[in-house]
This record gives sequence, C-alpha cells and structure tokens, in this order.
Amino acid sequence: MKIAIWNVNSIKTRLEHVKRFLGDSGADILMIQELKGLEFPEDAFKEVGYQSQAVTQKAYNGVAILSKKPVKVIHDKLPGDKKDEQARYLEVEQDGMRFINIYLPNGNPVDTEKFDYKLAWMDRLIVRLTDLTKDNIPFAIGGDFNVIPENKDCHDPKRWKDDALFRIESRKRFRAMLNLGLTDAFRVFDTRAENYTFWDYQAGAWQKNHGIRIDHFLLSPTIADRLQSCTIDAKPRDWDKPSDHTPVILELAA
DNA sequence: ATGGTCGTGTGACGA
Repeated sequence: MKIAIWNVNSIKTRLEHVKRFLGDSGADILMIQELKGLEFPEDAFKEVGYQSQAVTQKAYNGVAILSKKPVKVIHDKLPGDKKDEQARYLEVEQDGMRFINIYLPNGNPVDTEKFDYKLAWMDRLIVRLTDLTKDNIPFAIGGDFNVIPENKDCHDPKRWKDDALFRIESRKRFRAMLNLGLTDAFRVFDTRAENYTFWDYQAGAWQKNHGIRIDHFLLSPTIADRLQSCTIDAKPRDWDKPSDHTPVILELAA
C-alpha cells in the first residue's frame, strides 16, 4: 500500500493540486497539513474516490487524512493537554494499523512562548508514541515535524543555527522518538545531503535547491519490516502556485 | 544589511 504526506499550505488554494497528486500517485492514504481554514472540501474528494477525516480551525493549522478505504478516528487531538485547541493531530485506524498525521508547531521565535509550546507539544507526542510502543500497536506517523534532524538536512546549517527547527532542544526530542525504536523511513534508502521537502517562497530558494528536510515518516518496528520505498516527490513543488512543501511517499508490502 | 514571498481574511500575523 502507498501512503503519502503533504503540507499543502491552504487546502482552498491547493485543492486542484491535491486532486492531481492523488491521480498521479494513486496513494491509498494521503495525510495533509496546514489546511488553513474551517471549511474542508469533503465532497470534492469523495467525487474522486477518497473519504476524508479533517480537524480544522479558523485561518491556521488543520490536518486531514484522505483514504480510499474507511478509517476509524482514534484521536483528533494530541492527548495530554485539555486546554490545547490547535488543530495539529489526527490518529486513525485501518486494518489494525494506526496512521498518525501531525503538524508539529513551528516554534519561532525561540525567545517566546511559541518555542515553549513546541517543546511541550513534542514532549506530549513522545508520551503518546511511548504508549503505542508499549502496547505493541503498529503505527506510521507522518507529517510536518518542523524539525531539521541533522546538518545534512539543510542547505546551510549556519543560517538555521538558532532557528526553532534546528535548535538542539527540538532535535533532541526528535532523536528521543527514534530512540523508541522508530525508523526514519526516508533515511533507510538515501543517506545523502541535499534531499529536501521544503523550500521557502523567497529568494529563489527552490531554483537554488536551498531547502530543508522537515516532513518525515517514522515507523514502528513491525511496520518498518514491511517498508519497500520512501521517496520525496519534488514535482509538485514545480507546479503553478505551489505549496512551499512537497509530498513524501511511503510504500509498504501488502 | 535589507528585502525578498505567500496565505488568511481584510489587520496583522504566521511561516
């Protein structure tokens, strides 16, 4: 089966892009982030053969899971803080597996409460993934992690040195997730630098390949055993009016 | 060093 992730930077603006990607990729499941609005075009996806589950809020954030087959929603927010209203987490079940879609907080500027929120959100996520691991529940978590794991995951480490996406506090927590026994699916197949999933709209970043790798798939051990491929599909970044992110596609043995 | 770009929703803020 094929599962993809994509930060679309507004579903209203990128509806045709997403439909085109579904057609091109034939993905069984597509997890999208940054919907950026209350409305979700459920009917438009139904017309092309995908049911959807969406968690939305006004203007910001928002995540959805599109699927050819039905899914059961397990959590529509990250457990651990009843006061957290931001639409950033969706966990569903299909065929005994959990698929978790996240839009992890950006965290900039680092000298504000936004960075504290990011780190606290990551701590809650580690608790959730620890629980799933203890219960031996097979899962794939994917989405916009807003973390640059290593130097080679950005074009210019000096430029990112003090950024919330690259600060040691963020990378340490990402590492803690890997240390649960999870696999960074993309890195199984390609360990080279200059593989990116995001390029800023400004300063010709895309044309110069000045990007960062911040959209990830992490797999629990039994799912990792079925891993066949994980690739970055850079083509949609070159379409008209693109998102600033591009999809990552995961293939698992049936 | 500065300004450079998008999106929401029509301001300023977020990325």
